Amino acid sequence: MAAPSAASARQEGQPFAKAATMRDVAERANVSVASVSRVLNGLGVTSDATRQRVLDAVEDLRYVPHFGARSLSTSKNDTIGVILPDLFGEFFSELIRGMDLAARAHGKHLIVSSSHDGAEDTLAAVRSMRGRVDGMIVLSPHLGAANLSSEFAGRMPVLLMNGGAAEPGRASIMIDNHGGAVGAVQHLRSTGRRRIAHIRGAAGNIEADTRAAGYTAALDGHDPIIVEGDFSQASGHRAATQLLSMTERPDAVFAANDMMAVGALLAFQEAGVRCPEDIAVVGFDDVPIAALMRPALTTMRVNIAEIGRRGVERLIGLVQAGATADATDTACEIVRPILVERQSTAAASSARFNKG
Amino acid sequence: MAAPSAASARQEGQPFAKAATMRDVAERANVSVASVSRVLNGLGVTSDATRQRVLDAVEDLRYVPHFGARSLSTSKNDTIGVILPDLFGEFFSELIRGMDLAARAHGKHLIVSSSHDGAEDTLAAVRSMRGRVDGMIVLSPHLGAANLSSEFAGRMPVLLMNGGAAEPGRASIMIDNHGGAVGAVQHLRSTGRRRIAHIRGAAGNIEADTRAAGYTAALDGHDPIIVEGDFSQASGHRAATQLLSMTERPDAVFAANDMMAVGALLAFQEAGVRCPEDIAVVGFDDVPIAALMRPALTTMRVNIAEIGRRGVERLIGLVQAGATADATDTACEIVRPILVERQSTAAASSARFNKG
DNA sequence: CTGTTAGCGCGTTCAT
DNA sequence: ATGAACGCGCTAACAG
Repeated sequence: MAAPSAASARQEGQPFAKAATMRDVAERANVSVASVSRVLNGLGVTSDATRQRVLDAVEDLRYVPHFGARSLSTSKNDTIGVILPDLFGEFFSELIRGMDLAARAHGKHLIVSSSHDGAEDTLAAVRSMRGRVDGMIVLSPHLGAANLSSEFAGRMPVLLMNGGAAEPGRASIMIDNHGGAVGAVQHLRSTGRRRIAHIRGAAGNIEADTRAAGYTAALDGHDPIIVEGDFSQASGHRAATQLLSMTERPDAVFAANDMMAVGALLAFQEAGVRCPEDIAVVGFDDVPIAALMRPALTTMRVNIAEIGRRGVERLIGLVQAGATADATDTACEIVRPILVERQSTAAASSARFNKG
Repeated sequence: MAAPSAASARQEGQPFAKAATMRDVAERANVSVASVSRVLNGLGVTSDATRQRVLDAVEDLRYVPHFGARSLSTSKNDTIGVILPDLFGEFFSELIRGMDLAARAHGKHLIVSSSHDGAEDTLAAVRSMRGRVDGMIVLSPHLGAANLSSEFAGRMPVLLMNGGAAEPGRASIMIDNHGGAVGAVQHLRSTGRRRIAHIRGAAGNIEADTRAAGYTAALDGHDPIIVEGDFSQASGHRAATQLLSMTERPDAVFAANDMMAVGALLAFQEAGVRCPEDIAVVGFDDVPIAALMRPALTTMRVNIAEIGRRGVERLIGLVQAGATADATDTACEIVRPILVERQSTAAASSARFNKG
């Protein structure tokens, strides 16, 4: 009181006035900060008179609690961090959408960090989240689970979705990449395709490796035909062009994800190669675009948004368990992709029929 | 001091050990927290011996600075907040991708809050960011600029991208929705279409309203034919079905965004109505999917990722200016969509030619 | 019912 | 070159 009220003495040279603090509110309402805190958080008891004075002061000063300070004091952030390798394509969009929905449903915030090139870059991102999040979901095809565990060493709840081998005892959601790839190839073979090529994902990416391995395994002795890609549409286009230049052209392609399959589809179209008549294509993920392509893309569906939702909910469970020193969720959930048959792999006869 | 070292007395029942703090590091290295701070931030001077001891301790304890605490003490967060209405479709994915790239390039973090139904919901999101971000980018087609200014009242740098009328003196990036709509309709008319319908965006959405107004204005006396949509693909499908059931069918449709145009395209396909021969379609945004559709979608292109990038960079400029009480960037940048002609609006003759 | 006070983890003068 | 002490804004005992 003796000192000029901080809140009123401002608005001068500074372009941005410092926001009112709890103390400003307390002074204006002639109460202590504790009372302000009680009123704002609805804890404890307060007389109606005090409550009203506080509320008025809050209104006048346009007071908004300082989230960071509150976190520091309660050591809770109500925020979960997500580490992604990239943000390209529809896969991650869908994933984040699912996560965001789940997070909001539980009143949590989401902070995502993406575009991580390699393992060290990812690790840096993980570290930068300390003190801002209560737990994190890590998707890192670069990072082995071993690196991650040593990094966290039980510091904070973590849910792994990095496609690598599940580490027992660490909560995770994994896509059955091997099984999915096998399913794709088997579908192709069952519809009469014989020379089945594979456009693989980026080298060094665990998911890419696993899908490639699945492809090879399902070939059942036939020679593998593998061309490199990096999960981008453009790389799928390039790879498909390579395929076309081969002396013995494949009659089917399994692309390690939908975006590459889309690129391949376009390349075939440009080259005048008909799909599915001349060459069949199957993708992986079932991103929204897959159903919109012409021919519509057969793919191994992973319910992306749903996985995001599950991930967030399990992580929230872990956070709460951690707070109460409860039993911990260490399950490794495995999601099996399911085949969605569309036109891009239709047998020659039915393809002709559907073409109209 | 008298109390047992916090760092060593842990690792017991708790599932998650409390992370090491700066004090733990200081004790282990037999120095003061001040020295630890100096070493870690590279400020001031430190003897090599001390520096090494600190570094070792950091390594041993796996110490990671607490971001929140640092923010509180420096009142900087190195984070910018983004308020979005929704996360559906490719528009926001692209936008976030552009923002994320720019943010990372400047060493800033991004925290996005989405799925806001109405004005009050958005306001709540805005408030919840205090103390976590140094500035924010607000996309809110619900919120009038007036509400926002009074909410912020010069508290923190804000960049508006909410499609409403630009408020002089407040930094903003606006899409020329009216001009874009006019361009779309004029293109349709110049290719010989006469009964041009409009699938509009959600009622109450400023961008939707402005585009609808532009559509009507460009009609130049002809009767407007407007059906409701909500920017979703499904709503575009429904709207298109409505259009088909009219006694006097339109021969062209301007959809307020690409996703609705895609829905319309599918509806036409299902109904056996040919595009562009029977009916032309033009969208808005030029999301990646637009070029992949068959027929490929003509649209008013907005360089989405680029806008995101610009927004982040201007906001960062504002944040730095605010810190130094410098002049403020108050420009209202207007982005004019440009027509991208594709097959969905090809004239009947060339359409036949391209069909092959 | 209300006010005082001690941290939360860190940056930062100011002495030493 | 280094350490002690204070403050950032808020919550949570503990007194009164």
